[in-house]
Amino acid sequence: MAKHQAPRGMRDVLPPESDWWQWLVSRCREAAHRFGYREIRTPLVEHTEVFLKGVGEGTDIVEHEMYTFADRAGRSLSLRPEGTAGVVRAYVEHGMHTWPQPVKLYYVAEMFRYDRPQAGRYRQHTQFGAEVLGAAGPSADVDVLSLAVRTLQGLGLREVRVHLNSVGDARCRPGYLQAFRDYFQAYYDRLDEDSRRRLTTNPLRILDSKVEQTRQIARGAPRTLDYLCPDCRAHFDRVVRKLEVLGIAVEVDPLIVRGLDYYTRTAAEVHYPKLGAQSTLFGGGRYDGLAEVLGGPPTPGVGFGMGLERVLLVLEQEGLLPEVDASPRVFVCCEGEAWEDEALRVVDALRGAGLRAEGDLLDRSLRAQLRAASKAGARWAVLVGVPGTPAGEVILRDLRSGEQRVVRTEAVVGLVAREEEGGCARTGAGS
RNA sequence: GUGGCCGUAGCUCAAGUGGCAGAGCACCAGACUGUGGCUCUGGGGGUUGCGGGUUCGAGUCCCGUCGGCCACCCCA
Repeated sequence: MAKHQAPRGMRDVLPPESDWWQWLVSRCREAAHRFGYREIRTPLVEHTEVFLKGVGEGTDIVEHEMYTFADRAGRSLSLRPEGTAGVVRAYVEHGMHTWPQPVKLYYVAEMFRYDRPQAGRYRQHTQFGAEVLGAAGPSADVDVLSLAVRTLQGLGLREVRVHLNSVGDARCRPGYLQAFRDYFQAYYDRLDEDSRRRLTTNPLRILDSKVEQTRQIARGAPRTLDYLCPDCRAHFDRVVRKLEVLGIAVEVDPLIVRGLDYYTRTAAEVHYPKLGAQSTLFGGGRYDGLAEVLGGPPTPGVGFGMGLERVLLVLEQEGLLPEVDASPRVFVCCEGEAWEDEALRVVDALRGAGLRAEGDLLDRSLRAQLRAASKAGARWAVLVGVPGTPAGEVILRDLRSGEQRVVRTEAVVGLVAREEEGGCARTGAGS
């Protein structure tokens, strides 16, 4: 076994998986641009304070899951466990409230959480996320959520169902929480240990419990939707209706809550059940109080974060990963040292003409070079310096048919280029 | 952080109740076609994740540790 391994919960991405990543990320970017979102790139680390305030001190993420360390000057920094806090910090820091509103931003970024790893849950993972800042109305919720949904659909995922709930706002949430606590307090002896703990730390998450007895109790629990103030109620109804206008399947789900403190009103998730316990593809919602918490002007915001490792797992399960052809089109073989420079010039000229071309780097025999060319999937081989070939000429061999002809060295690039163009036109390459 | 299952070559996996670490694929070289694919021959590769213990003898049994997986927890 290797002496050194990647840190726990972190992984190497090798070809061809790296090809799939490039493809996936570009699809996300294209979708975001289509929706009018522009990229924001924030630091991988923030002052720990940003997450303490922005994510919430009582949350599991900041209590147990952050990679926190002191830099050489003694400042406490943390690897970002999620994307929104940093984006909102940047919004405030750069006075983006003076930009034309709303500000629509997206990111594709690595997140770090010190969790116990399993399939679909990594200590380093990648999120595609988007935020709308400065728009309080339901249209903004629908804009970001539809970006997430249409991105997934664009990847070929059919049944995307948005689970939707509202957790209220500063006006109605306290009253709800009171009723919620009162309800579970009455069943205290029958609650499991985790749920008792949550009653004080993160009450709403009791709704997510997997313990059967607790689930039964939870079925009778007060629901946020019944406690919404009129404004929150109207907001929620309009989000649902607009998603339906778009033909996006919505399931009102009172059990969707967010573990993060800054969420208000809309809470949304999309799951892919086949992934098992780590089935959330994206989660998102509204966070109207966050900018103020981070010292900025009151600014409404709504966004989502999508786990790309999980999306890739789903695409793999569904057979939706693209075929990526990384093979060279032309392989230049060289017989003998005397011709190495000539072969090098031919490879370079082919590349200059925009063709994917390779040459031998291992001083192999002609046979071995041809073998390598064939194995690499090259369509053409150019043979330089084969005995019997007239000076100034090379052999152009079609590796598919086995046909070959002797051509002038200066002409070979043009010949291959023409063949490739014709081939592309015939097969209608690209999709 | 809790509980459970697992760890043998680069990959997929063999090696009855403890008894000489193997195969296929992959990789490299050679043979046969002037020069690839097909076929054949050979080769390189392992401290059985790591450390300790039991035993005449451990891939196999025990303990610890690291890593992966499943569930909890949490969440993307």
